[in-house]
Amino acid sequence: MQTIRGFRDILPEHISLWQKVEKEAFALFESFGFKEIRIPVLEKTELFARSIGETTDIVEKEMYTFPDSKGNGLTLRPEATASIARSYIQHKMYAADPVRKFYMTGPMFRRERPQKGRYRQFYQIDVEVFGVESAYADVELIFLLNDLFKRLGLTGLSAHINSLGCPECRPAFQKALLDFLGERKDLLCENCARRIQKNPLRILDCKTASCQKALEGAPATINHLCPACDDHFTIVRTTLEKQGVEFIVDKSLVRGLDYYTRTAWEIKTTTLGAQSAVAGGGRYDGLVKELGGPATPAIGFAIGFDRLVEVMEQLEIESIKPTLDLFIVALGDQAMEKAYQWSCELNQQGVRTEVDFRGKSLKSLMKRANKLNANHVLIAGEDELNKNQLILRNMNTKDQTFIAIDNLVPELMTILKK
RNA sequence: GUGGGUGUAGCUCAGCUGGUAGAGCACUAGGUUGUGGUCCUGGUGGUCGCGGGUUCAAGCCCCGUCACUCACCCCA
Repeated sequence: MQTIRGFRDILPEHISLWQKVEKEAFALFESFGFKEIRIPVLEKTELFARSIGETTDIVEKEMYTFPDSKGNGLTLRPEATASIARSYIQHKMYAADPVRKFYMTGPMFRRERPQKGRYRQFYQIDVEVFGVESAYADVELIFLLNDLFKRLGLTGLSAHINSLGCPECRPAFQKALLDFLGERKDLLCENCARRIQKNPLRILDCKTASCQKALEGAPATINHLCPACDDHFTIVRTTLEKQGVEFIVDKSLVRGLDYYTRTAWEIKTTTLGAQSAVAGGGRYDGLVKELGGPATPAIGFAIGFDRLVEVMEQLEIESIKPTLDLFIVALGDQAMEKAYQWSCELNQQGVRTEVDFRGKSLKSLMKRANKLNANHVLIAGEDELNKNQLILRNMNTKDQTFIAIDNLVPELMTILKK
């Protein structure tokens, strides 16, 4: 038996970086006033089809979609934003307070061909803000993300930002783009020839050489923004500059989901081969209304948790190694019973303690204590029990002292707790 | 979805033109009849991814399949 393709186990020896990221991220989000939200893994297919866009790759061919026993179309979530927007609307959160700031983490599912940094079940850390149109909300999120990566010690990252405009300015831009591409149609790749009908913006994102060539001198969204979008993007850029957050304005950054408006950005890494995006976000001012809620501006980002951890592993960013305060070596049945009780008592007091119940030799138990990274070992053998004096060995200094059994736990507490 | 590479012990890998499997690490026991991280000695452990075929004989050749991996695509 084995996991199905693109799915994997994350084993205990690899989990500490995940925990480090969660701890650091959640503390930062909380301090900026974000609240955790937990949402289902399974939703009606319709939710994603409507929000992400019928013609996107995700919806067209990557979703795990199946009917349940009553024939309802269900889908394992390929991303979180749609569900969070659904939740915002369903619970009428806008009524009590339209401004809501969320964070969450959890698995997402997309049926793509797996490779490094790309799994069919993968994890995202999501942050979303509803109800704020101001460009400072955009900057705050970019800053937050940047700061988190800095705290985690990441290097080799670059932030790419762009503005996609809004329903006001987009039609004019699309026309300009189509006019420009008119004479160059034959240069486009097969994919882009199709996109020109469905979603011409996406052509900007194409990496094939011929399309790149066709796009030389092509109009950029940022040169066709309406005054409101232009002001918005200007505030984003100038504020980031003032804060010293480095970024690149990337005219070809389009992003694959239909709901994005105005600011879009991606954080790219150089250490992960082709899977270069470790985080991506954008504004989606039309989504809440599209899903049946009141017109509500919103913006958010998602971090690729798996990719983030892989980058950290490549950069050899260490997390704290787990250590053990005390390992009790118990030789013989009598000692074992006592050791078990002491261990429970010490753990209740917050002293990390382990006992090995297999009845091994002293030597092998010392080896185990070493492997478990124990700072101290308490040796309880027949001699010690008879004399009512146990040996406490400091594994770092090799110093050994005797401790009376009568007052064992309190005595150990004072020595080990400091 | 398309194309390339890989798949031998828990891990990293060796295995000559086909002749019925090997190392290092890890694990384990002992050297020290009660003291770890170094050292020495022994031991456990392999359906050679899986299924089929060719052959007297297949880890090695052929076909299929599964998984991993890299690129395209797309994205986190």
